[in-house]
Amino acid sequence: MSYASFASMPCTLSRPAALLGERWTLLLLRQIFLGTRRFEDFQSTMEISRSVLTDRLNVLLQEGVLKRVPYQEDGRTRHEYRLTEKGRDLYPVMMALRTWGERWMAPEEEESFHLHHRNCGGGVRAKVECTECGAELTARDVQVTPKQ
Amino acid sequence: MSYASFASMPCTLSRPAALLGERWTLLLLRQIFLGTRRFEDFQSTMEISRSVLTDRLNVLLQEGVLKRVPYQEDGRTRHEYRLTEKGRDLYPVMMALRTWGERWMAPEEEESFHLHHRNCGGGVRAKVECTECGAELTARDVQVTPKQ
DNA sequence: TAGCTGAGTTCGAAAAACGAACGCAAGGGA
DNA sequence: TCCCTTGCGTTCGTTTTTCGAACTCAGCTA
Repeated sequence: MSYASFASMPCTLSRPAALLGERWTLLLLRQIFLGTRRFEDFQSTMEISRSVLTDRLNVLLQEGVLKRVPYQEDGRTRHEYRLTEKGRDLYPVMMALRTWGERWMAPEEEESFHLHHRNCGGGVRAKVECTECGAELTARDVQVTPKQ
Repeated sequence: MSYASFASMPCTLSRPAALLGERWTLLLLRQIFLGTRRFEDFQSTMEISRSVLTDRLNVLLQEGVLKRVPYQEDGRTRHEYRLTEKGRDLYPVMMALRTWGERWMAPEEEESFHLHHRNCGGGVRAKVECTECGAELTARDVQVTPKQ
């Protein structure tokens, strides 16, 4: 009656936070952005229990973050889980996590993968900006006004 | 033996994802960015059980995301939970969640609060950009290279 | 016909979350 | 002094989730 209520609250931050804040969901999305698409591959690379994996995939399907896409293998029809446009649009969330991780959780230069802009080879960074003047913003530059 | 292993993996995305992906943690951070600072206020506004709240606050303290700051009230010394610099630097993660929520989870123009740039009054938006050429990037513009 | 494989489902045990009651220190008031 | 209140947790028995090993099932393959 309580965690679930955030998922239906009229707040554009609490709803995503409740959805992605379930255990395994962010890690599952990481795996998806890294290219994993099949049930068996999620299960073996993440060591998540099969029943929880089923549940999380279903929630993401229901929310429209993922879609099941049929494909052929060995002459058989199988399905894989792929990001929808809504799902792909979570990219800034993942990159914001990574940008933070690089700054604050990387004792050495450890990384398990590199990211770079296909066009120019540059690095990748998440940031917050003003839609009017384009300035980069931190929490302190932003005024919060409760509605009403 | 398995969820916890992501928290110590040498990957700058999986570590933050495991930390913030525990139930309640993202919602707790939302509340903090909205200005809540005291145990009692978290508990009453979020309807989280006191024991879980204690645990999540302690994890965030241990990780250095929050700090306990003494203050005076009614002549008594109390403590409140405040963001450290590391914690404040999670702002882009929260804003990325909100930017996504506004696009994909707002059936009407519902919002429980407004955000705007103190200087110019403009809106707030999270984005991903190239550190070299400054272009805004989507998942498709980025090449992933497993290290080694 | 039997076997294999990917993708789940089932189910008993373990871990996490819940929530109501309890503890405790530091005032304040009578 | 004694009792009450407040803020901040801790305890503990119950309910929910998660775990993980075994089971199912459909569609090939030998």
